[in-house]
Amino acid sequence: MELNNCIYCTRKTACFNYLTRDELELLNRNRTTVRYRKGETIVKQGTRFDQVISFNAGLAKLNIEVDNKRNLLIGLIRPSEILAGPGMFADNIYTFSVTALIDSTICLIDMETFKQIFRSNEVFAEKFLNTFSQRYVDTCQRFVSLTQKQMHGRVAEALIFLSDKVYKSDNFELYLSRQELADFTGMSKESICRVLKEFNDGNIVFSKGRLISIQNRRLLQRIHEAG
Amino acid sequence: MELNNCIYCTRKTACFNYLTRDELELLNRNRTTVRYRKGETIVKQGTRFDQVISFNAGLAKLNIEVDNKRNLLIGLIRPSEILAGPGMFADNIYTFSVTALIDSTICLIDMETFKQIFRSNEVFAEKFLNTFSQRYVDTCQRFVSLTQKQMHGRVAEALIFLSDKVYKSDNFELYLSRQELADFTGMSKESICRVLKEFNDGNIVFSKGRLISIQNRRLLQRIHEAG
DNA sequence: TAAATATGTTGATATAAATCAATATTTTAA
DNA sequence: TTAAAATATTGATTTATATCAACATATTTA
Repeated sequence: MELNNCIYCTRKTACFNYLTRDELELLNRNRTTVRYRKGETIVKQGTRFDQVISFNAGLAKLNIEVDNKRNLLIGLIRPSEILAGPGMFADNIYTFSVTALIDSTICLIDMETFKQIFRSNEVFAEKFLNTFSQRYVDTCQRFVSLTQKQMHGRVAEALIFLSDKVYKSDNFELYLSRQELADFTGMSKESICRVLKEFNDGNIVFSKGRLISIQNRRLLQRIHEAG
Repeated sequence: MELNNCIYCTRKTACFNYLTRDELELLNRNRTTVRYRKGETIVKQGTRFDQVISFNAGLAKLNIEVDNKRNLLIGLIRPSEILAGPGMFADNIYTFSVTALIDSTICLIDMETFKQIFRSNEVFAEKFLNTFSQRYVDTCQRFVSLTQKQMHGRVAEALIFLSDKVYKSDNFELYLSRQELADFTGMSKESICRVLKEFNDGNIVFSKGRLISIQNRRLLQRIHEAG
């Protein structure tokens, strides 16, 4: 029910709360809901985007495919977030692919409708730009981290990020494989294993398979800051 | 003369060409021109920005200071470019410092005036967002490069970027020190020297001090693509 | 102009992290 | 339920790149 109409939907991205009823109706008429299975590709890097994605349920990764071997996981997208690709206002080409990490549901909003509302509703535009801008800031932060810190600091940062921003708990089931965690931290999967083992041995973070439990957050934070 | 009034200024950023005469006059009343000497700090990382910077003459670097040792040069800013910081629409805090590499002149535009024009002139807003968005795309490109490629590929990419986008020539005098080139490519200054020497020995790029001359662009391009 | 300071170069050495290889575990398919 | 495939772990080895050190060349400053 709640997913069937934008007006009543409780999962819509925050900026949509600033729309008028008419605008919400316009939005509702020009969107479709799509479900994806775990592992499915939602967006393929290099394609044009003529639709804006509003994420309803599940979890997906944003990753840049470099070549057959290399991959950079630049971020994750969670429910109630809107997908604001870097090239949104430039070339309109996706710089990354989006892949469902678990079964996910999204709404596809027609680009023309989105831009129409963006132009007419100043507050909405501002709130949307806010999200867009914040994602840019986050990207820069990760850029610094991956280029300036070494493995332990990067893994610590990734775990804190996942705990705070994605799973909102100190104990969580990771939906990323070791390879994906490697792509996220810019290292090899073997190195990820080794660092996790060290964190385990030092009673900093317990991990068993994909179950993660942060034991000593203060120390983890220190490792993150020291780099 | 041309610098004294936005209406007649030929150095203003492209998006300002879409303003009405009234808007240009408003802009002109709410801006100041400032000159910086080589090495001077134009913006300090961590400060709020209540003014938008339009770059008139010279060259400056955008760099993130990580700690006393480490620095990441995330980009350069050239005449007729506007400084669109990542946090522009978010926290309004500069994520990087801006430092003049040579004597430079900028215009500081009052933020309220800028936002007023941004809200009222749709075409201007679109053109500005275009620039902002493009910078985000470029940042992502550099992110991939610095995390996924190794030294030779990164140096090749940097030289091609500088040649194509900054100096617009195959022969140019670099305004960056070896240390700055290192900050730009995410490596040590010694490694920069070594790679440049190899490019020299291989007749790919001649370099003598800060004079750079690209000899074999095709090969340089291949090194850049191979990573 | 000389002295002082900063910047650049090159070789030797150290180190972080990748790759390779072998084995273990978990998940999926038959 | 077992076989097959994918994923994870751990140790040994290699490699890319940083650091250290010594010296060379510029650029400021006195």
